[in-house]
Amino acid sequence: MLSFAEENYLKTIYHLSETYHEDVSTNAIADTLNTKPASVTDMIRKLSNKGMLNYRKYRGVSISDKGKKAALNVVRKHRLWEVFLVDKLKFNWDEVHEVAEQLEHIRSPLLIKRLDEFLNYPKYDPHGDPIPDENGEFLIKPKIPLSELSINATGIIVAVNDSNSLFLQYLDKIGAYLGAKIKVLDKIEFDNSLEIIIDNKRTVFVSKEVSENILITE
Amino acid sequence: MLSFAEENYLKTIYHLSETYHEDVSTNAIADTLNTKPASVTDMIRKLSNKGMLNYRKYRGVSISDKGKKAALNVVRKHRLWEVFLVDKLKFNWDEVHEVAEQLEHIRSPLLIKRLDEFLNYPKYDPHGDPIPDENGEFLIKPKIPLSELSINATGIIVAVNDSNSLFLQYLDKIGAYLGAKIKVLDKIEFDNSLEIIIDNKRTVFVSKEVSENILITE
DNA sequence: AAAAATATTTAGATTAATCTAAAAAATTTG
DNA sequence: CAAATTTTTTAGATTAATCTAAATATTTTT
Repeated sequence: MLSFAEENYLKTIYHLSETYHEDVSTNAIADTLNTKPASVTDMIRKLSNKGMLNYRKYRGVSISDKGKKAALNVVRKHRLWEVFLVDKLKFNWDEVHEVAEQLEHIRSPLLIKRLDEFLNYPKYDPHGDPIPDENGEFLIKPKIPLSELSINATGIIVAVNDSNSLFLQYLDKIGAYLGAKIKVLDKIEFDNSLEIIIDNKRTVFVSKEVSENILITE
Repeated sequence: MLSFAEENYLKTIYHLSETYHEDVSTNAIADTLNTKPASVTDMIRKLSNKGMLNYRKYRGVSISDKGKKAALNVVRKHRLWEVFLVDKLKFNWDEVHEVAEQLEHIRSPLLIKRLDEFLNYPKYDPHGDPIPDENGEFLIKPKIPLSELSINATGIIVAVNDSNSLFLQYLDKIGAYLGAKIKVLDKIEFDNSLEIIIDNKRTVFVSKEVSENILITE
């Protein structure tokens, strides 16, 4: 059985592997987890001895099948709890992470089975990220810039490329937020701006710069 | 901020204080928590230094106002989660304890506020035990033997006095279980047995011995 | 009330997870 | 390609929570 710390290391190493497609460095792990490289080396050794990681001194680590399975189970729990917090407890998207970081370590297969059922077997979390099943299987939903949607297509805002506060303030002003439903009404050939309707309520025009920085799924 | 271990000690000391109305002994705490007395002494010293306990060496501990408040907050979280598990996730009463022991340590005031709301502000957990409010206030619902209910009165089974397996098997046989709704249809003066209806479905006669061992509330 | 039994504390270790500082290996640079 | 820089590991501590064994205090028993 894995400790909370071990689960956090595995999850981080899994995410870093998926992001960079190469062996993960000690420093990268330390940076992500806000620990010191020396602590990471210790933990890497421990997890390697448990068969969770493949480790070559000074060369970085990759995650083993066993480790991947364990990491995906934590990811599954994290994302199911996020769905619970947003759908049932009316949390905003930016409030769920810290709590889900705690809830993901609760140990009870029955709890997760029942939670999954209660939430009606969601396949994606509120950020549009896929929820692995009990076997660690999942389907990635591609995130594309709003600018690539065709006329009459719809999608959900799941992320932004540029998160500087001026941009976020602008989004707020036009009534756009993570989770908002967008439909493209028209494409203006002249300047590549879009006419969109947000949540079937508000119609606005957004520039090419804006639509390229809004990521949507579906 | 309190660690999981500290929260567990406080909760245990609180429960022991409430049960025996006297200073709590090192051994009693060790027995309840399945630790050694030496470990308890260490933790008592730590919690006393934090102002959570009043401690006189070799004499036992009592809980301070500050400690009581912290303990009741853990109890509140534990019981709210139990309601969630039973009402929403369809756990049986005997399956919830272990999971609630984990969930009670999740730190997020917002989560508990929203959970309380989601569960519609329950005042009692599935065992009939009261749920303290944010200030640690609660009302105890008296548990009385079924034998003391008057004709036409109803109640919920919340506990049994005698939990030997023959008795529990008998309860199972007649369709009685923790949480079952009971209505007294008649009292038989001859032998003090009761005619009761369980969950508005099944009518049975139970002897005085049985009705004195079933505890109900409401 | 002394002896015996029980309860509690102290002393000294252990384990998990972390840290700092120093040493060693790998990589980058001139 | 050797020197400088960066990364990683090792060595040695620290803290929280636990333990065993021994010492000490309290309570019970005769």
